[in-house]
Amino acid sequence: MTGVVTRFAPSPTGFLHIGGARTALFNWLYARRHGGRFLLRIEDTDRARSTEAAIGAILDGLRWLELDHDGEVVYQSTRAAGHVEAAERLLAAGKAYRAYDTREDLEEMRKRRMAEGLKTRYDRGWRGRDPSEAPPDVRPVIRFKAPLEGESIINDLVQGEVRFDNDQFDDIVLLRSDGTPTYTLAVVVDDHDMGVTHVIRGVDHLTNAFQHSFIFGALGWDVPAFAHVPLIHGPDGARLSKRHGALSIAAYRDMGYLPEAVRNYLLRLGWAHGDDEIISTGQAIEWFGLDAVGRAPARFDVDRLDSLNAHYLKDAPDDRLARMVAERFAAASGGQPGGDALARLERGMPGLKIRAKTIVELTEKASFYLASRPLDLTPKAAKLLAGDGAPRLARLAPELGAIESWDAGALEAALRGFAEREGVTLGAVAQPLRAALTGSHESPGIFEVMAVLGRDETIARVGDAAGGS
RNA sequence: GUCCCCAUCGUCUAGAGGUCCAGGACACCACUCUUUCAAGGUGGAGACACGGGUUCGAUUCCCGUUGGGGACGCCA
Repeated sequence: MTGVVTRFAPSPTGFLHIGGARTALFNWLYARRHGGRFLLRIEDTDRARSTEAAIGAILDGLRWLELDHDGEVVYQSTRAAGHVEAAERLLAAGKAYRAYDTREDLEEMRKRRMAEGLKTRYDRGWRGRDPSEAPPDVRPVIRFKAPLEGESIINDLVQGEVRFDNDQFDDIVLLRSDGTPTYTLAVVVDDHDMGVTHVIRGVDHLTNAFQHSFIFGALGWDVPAFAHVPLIHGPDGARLSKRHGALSIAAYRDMGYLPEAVRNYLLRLGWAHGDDEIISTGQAIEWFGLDAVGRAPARFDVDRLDSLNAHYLKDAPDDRLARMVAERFAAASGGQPGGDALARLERGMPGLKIRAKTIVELTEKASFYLASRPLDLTPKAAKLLAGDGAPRLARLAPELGAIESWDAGALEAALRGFAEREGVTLGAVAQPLRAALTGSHESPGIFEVMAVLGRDETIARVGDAAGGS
């Protein structure tokens, strides 16, 4: 397939959340898969609810996820002239009409017809009435003449064949009484003008797709292919929304997730490729297809994201991780870690990163490498130094200065020898030492810690702990 | 209320009539490795919502029930 054009078209009424991110990802993947273009359009036709901050958050979120769009960002609000022109064309062709109902009339109609169980809400009163009957004090809207009978079919790339009886489509508003276009009109005109071939979005737009295709047809335009993907639900099965558990994509970044992990997680939510779980973005581009997208809504599962993130953390280069940790550490402590600290972090990263699920956790676990002496001890660490611990470290201290090469292998040999002479297990030496060096009872391998810390710092920290007894 | 969609382990899913007493992953539980905590390795428990059909044979096809979800704006 050539010439594929997809688009992500969020409305800037809030942050970019996980559901929107997945829609963006699917559109992006589909375009990349087919060597096509992925466009970004901001649907800000609701001037009252759109905000600059939301636009910024959406752009930032996409950038963080590394979902790059082709071409300039299109702002729907700048295209009103074309929308109005399309409405007028429909009016002139007799495919739309002016309706002079008041909001009160409509509200009453809605209630009455809802109560009667009728399908459409608007009674189409003005579809046949002569404009000369128009009340002088009501500014009209322009409504589209939806088909009255028969049925319509959409062959959705995800949902399959979907049929609707035409008698349930309202004559929707194209132009508001203030002359501004509605979403339905704007989407059709913009998708056409932008050459969009595949519309991939949430199922909540499924019924809109019918209205859209009527308008495409009335305007004499080709209808794009539709793919309506299921929504993401919260762990409780309820729809994820801004007021119900949905977090902005920035929140996931702040919680310490890697963009590649989030992408992999989102990809597997509703889409599968056999038993494959760890799927790189490159591989995803090769494999992604709409036919493998499921139709049932999926629940958001943090454990799974954590697990994927842990995997990508293990895969990530140490210098990248060290920079991320240093940044967070600096932000938390207000200071700026020096070059030495960054180098130490990087050397310690192999042992650190296999123990963390998120960058936040990684930062916590790395903190002992950056902490200044004397270290604060956790209660469990203090307990390790009580009793035999400290005196033993005092006996160990002089031997540390005599070790010839300060590397993990030599250190292990030295410590095992020391433990033997002390007549205790290695653990009886290693645990107090761990407490002295890390302030904690758990850490990366102790020989690695010593090697990363270096001889001087190690001896100093041991001295702090041994001297305290 | 009306219309539309969906339904496999707790969760994400594989499965396109016999290959399934249903596979993988996360989570969970053991064991193992071990200087701690992890990671790794091995093993375990755990699902085809229910009822009818169709068929020699249904997780897979059809219908219904139940249960979820979505849509019914001069919002997008």
